[in-house]
Amino acid sequence: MNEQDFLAAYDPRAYPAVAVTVDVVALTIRDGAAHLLLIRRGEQPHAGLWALPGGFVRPDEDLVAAARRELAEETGLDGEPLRRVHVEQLASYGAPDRDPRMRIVSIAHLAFAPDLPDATAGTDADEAVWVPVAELTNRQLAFDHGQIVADGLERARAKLEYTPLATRFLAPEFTIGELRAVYETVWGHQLHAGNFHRKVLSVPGFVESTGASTERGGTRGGPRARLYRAGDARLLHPALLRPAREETVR
Amino acid sequence: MNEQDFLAAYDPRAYPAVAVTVDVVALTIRDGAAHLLLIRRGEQPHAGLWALPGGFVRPDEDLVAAARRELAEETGLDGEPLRRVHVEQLASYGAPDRDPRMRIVSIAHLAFAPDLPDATAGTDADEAVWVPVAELTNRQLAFDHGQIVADGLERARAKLEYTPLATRFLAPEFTIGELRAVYETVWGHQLHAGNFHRKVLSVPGFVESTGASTERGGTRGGPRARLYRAGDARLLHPALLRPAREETVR
DNA sequence: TCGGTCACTCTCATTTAGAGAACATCTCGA
DNA sequence: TCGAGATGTTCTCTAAATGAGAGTGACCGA
Repeated sequence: MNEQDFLAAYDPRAYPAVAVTVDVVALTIRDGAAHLLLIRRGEQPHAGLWALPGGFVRPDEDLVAAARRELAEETGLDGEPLRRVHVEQLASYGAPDRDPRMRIVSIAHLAFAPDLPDATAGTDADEAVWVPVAELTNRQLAFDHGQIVADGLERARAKLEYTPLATRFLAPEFTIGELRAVYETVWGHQLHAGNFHRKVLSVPGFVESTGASTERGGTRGGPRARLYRAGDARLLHPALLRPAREETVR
Repeated sequence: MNEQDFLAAYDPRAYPAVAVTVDVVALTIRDGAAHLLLIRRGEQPHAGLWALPGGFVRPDEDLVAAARRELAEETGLDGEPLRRVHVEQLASYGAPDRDPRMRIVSIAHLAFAPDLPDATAGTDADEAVWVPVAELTNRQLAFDHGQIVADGLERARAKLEYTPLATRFLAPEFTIGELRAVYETVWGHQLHAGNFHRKVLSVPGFVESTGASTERGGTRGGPRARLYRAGDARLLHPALLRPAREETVR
């Protein structure tokens, strides 16, 4: 322990300043494809690259509150629609050189939002755009945001297995088919409609019936579907497991 | 946005300083009971209370590296034994009032260690003690460390379901019975020995046989058991699921 | 030497998941 | 208006995984 470390043990101000930010991996599903909220950076470093929405945590603000505030500022969301967005902490990123300006530790958050109307111009939501996740492959993101997004997507896939959070991508009332589409989009492969139906209805507290049905059948035909809303379960038991993915296991 | 916020958007130093620390929830299993590494605080605030080992992140140090360093300092571990300890990020805690002195954001980490000899006196590992987790109920920990420990224990229980990390609580070679004891301790209930045995051997990459057996039977009788070491799987598939816990689901 | 413990294997019943199909209802275009 | 095709929902059959119980034999300590 050198002298600086020794002093710092008593007074962290003996170290160079550290800044704490939040970044948000906000996901939604639009036109059957996963979309991610991104901002085009206007300034150095990484000017012109896409980056996650985020910013400094304010002195009187909890971490999740900061993430919600950033999300609200960038999307123009507020009130009930904002309340319907699920936000949770994802992980923290603090490699010493992740930002060339200074030591910045970012507390990344993960958000699941229903398909929202685009932020109206004139609000703070200047540059935020919902970008299809599929377009991100090989596209460079600012800082370590590529890694953060990858971690967020993997977390999202896992969360759908054992939580009912898939419903957060949908309107308050939804059909089993719409719910299945969420799973297929996030997991990236087709599911057996009949088995999915059976499973969803068999997991206690996942969905509850509204008694109503859709006004019309699907755009390409088919009968009207029954409408459900999210149930009171916070965890799915037994979980909906993804098929084995041998490659990721080892 | 007030003027301070406005300035801070460009220069975080316009805000009061924020400090970043790491705290470590280090778990081990000793005498068939889960133990947690704690330190008795010598100074205010919370002098005399038990607290998690932790400290400030140094300028050139990654977050996990800081956690490993703190763990090493407090346990006196080093080299190969330290390398066998599993350390992963748990979550970040940043409520504005969690430390009365200043705004401190703590990146909590979770560590799984094999049963280690107690830190020898004379090292830096002054005050760190392995405390049985069972003794913690109702005992007050410093700051929000009670919540951090609770989150860490829940994460540990979940991790044993879908990762082979239970092996990190054991020596490099272990018997199925010892592995089962880890699960029983962390999950807090008995498992069916025969079914557990079948399951562990059927999950690809969980354990691999050494070909050897223990020198002697168990202390209370029974045959010599075959020895295994950890396999190459990073995820267990299919997972070892805990029995349903109805109460935690809703 | 004996009772008891434990590793390991096996059987059987139950539950859960995978696959395919039946059937009714609906949309859309011919 | 009619028919093709799509979809929601339910069912059947099979395979796989799990829970529970028991048997066998090695081993310890008394």
